[in-house]
Amino acid sequence: MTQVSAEALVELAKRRGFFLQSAGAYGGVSGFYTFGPQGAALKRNIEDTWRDRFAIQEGHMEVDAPTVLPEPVFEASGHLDGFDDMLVECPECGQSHRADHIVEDDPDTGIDEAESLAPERIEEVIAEYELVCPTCGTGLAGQAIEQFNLMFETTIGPGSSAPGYLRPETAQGIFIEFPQLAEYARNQLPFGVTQIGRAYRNEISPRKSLLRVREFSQAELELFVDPEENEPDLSSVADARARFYPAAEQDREDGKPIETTIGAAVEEGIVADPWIAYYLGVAAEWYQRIGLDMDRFRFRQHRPGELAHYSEDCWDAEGDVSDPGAEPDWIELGGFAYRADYDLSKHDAHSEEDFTVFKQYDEPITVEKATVDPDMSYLGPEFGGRAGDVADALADLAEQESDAFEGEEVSVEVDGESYTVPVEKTGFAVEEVTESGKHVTPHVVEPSLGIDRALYTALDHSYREDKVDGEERTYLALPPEVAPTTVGVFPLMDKDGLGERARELAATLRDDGVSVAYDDSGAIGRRYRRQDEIGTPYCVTVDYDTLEDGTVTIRDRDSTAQKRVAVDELAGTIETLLSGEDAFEDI
RNA sequence: GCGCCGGUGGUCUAGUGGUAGGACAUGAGCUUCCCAAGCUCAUAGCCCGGGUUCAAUUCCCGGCCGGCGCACCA
Repeated sequence: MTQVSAEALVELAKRRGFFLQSAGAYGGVSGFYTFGPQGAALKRNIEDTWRDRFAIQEGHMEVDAPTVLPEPVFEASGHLDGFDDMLVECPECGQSHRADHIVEDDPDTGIDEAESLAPERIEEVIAEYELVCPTCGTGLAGQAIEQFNLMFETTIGPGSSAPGYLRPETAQGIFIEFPQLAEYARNQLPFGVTQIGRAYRNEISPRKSLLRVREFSQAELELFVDPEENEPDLSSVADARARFYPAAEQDREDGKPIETTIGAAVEEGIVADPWIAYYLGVAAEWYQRIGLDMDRFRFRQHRPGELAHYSEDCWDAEGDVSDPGAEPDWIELGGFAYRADYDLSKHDAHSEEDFTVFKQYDEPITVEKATVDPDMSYLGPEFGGRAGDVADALADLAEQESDAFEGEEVSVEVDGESYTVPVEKTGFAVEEVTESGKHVTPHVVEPSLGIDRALYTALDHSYREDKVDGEERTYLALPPEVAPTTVGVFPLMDKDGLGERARELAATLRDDGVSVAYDDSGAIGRRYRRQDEIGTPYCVTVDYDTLEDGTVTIRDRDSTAQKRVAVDELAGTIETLLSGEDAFEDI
């Protein structure tokens, strides 16, 4: 198995049109990449296979939300606070540190949630407790806190009254439309919503070409489940094999990944949540399908410290993209999180919509329910403008603590003020009501995959070097399904009518929906090599025999072997090769 | 954002205080009956700005971009 250095891969990517740094004519811009012709085609094919597997095969809905959303969305999602890094620079050694972490790490401050504090407050705390630089011990009092928000900010419409942000993940676009999406799903759980789209993070320091960028594509599935009832059918992925690297193994000195099947991983408790396990299985098969080497792939469980506070269990898909001879370099390709009701509850609380679904009971049930029907002709004159709020408070109190209505009077608090109302004026009553169901906030299972990183890793893992007749050759062993071009069509020479015949053939194949590269330049070997280097799996050559008997040669990229096939059968042959029905040796 | 190193055609690279040479690739032509062959010709480059200088791609400063390390990666 050939390994390729990042340098060589990036060089090939630029030279052959997979990806290049954007805006080179203007000095380049860090963290932005343009996909060239091959890269755009490869990316589209990868996205198509993702769509096929995660949306179509699962029967889920695909949506397409805006990349710009208004500020309140990110207040609710927590990105506005969570993305605001407060950095403080040491005047002595020049090291930057997270100011909120320094505050949290000092037990004397008694603060363990500094992230939500204002920067001015952090500066005060640093001065007050004489906090020092963790690196060199110099006092940090008086140093300015620099704020850095990882979200790109913009304004919506003229003026600055409506701030908006480029989404840092595609998921929020799905969550905020949940009420309507649930309607489209006829309020039946479970249902899944997918989205493939761009997301933006204003990274401090983009690195490693495509692997850490400021604009990238994500493919996300949000599966909304009823936590009490829904369970996945694991049978379809039970045999999928992968390497699992549980948190416990990572903490051990000699810990290592465990290679097993999804079915066994669930049985042995390696993966606790069956939904997560299901999508690990689906994803493992998908990564293999787009060309990843499963020997350089693993699922790694988040260690307790890495877990987001809402997540009970989270696994990452990781790929090794190390240089030849180097230690493995694992990069995160995707995350699989059980997000519980975190997102929907947040939006339910912050917005005016209902982010629940109504779940009907098998049988209606009868419950005792305390209600109020306040006498507003009393409350109005008595409390003036607060009467409405008092009535609401009474209703809440009745629901939560009906005992409070047992005396002559009942008191409620509104904005810190206490209001006392005679019980007889509250219309308090306990009645039997029939409930046919209840509102539940669905839980979210979220497989979230980075398309750019998947593409990069697929290129990295499919890079090959070998020798053909003593000549060195570079090729990409991309799966035919995702290769940017499926077939190269060449005339052996562009004369004696071979060119016309080949062009006809190219047009026919294109008409059949095959992605074709036509090439009649220079020597035939050069044309083969060109296609090899962009991963074109098959090349078809029109030669003198074609004019005689209507057959062409078809050449296999990986083996460079050739076979003769009748022109009439070519489209069908290619189709069976693409579907995997036949191997090249079998045609 | 900090530190170190770097930036010459599409790619790889030589070189220089007097504006650049090669290889590969690309295009045209010749040749060629299946794997980067050969010949001829052609296209194409000193990251940007400022300074020093008669003159800067070269020296100095700043910026941009890249690599590595640190920090960051919700």
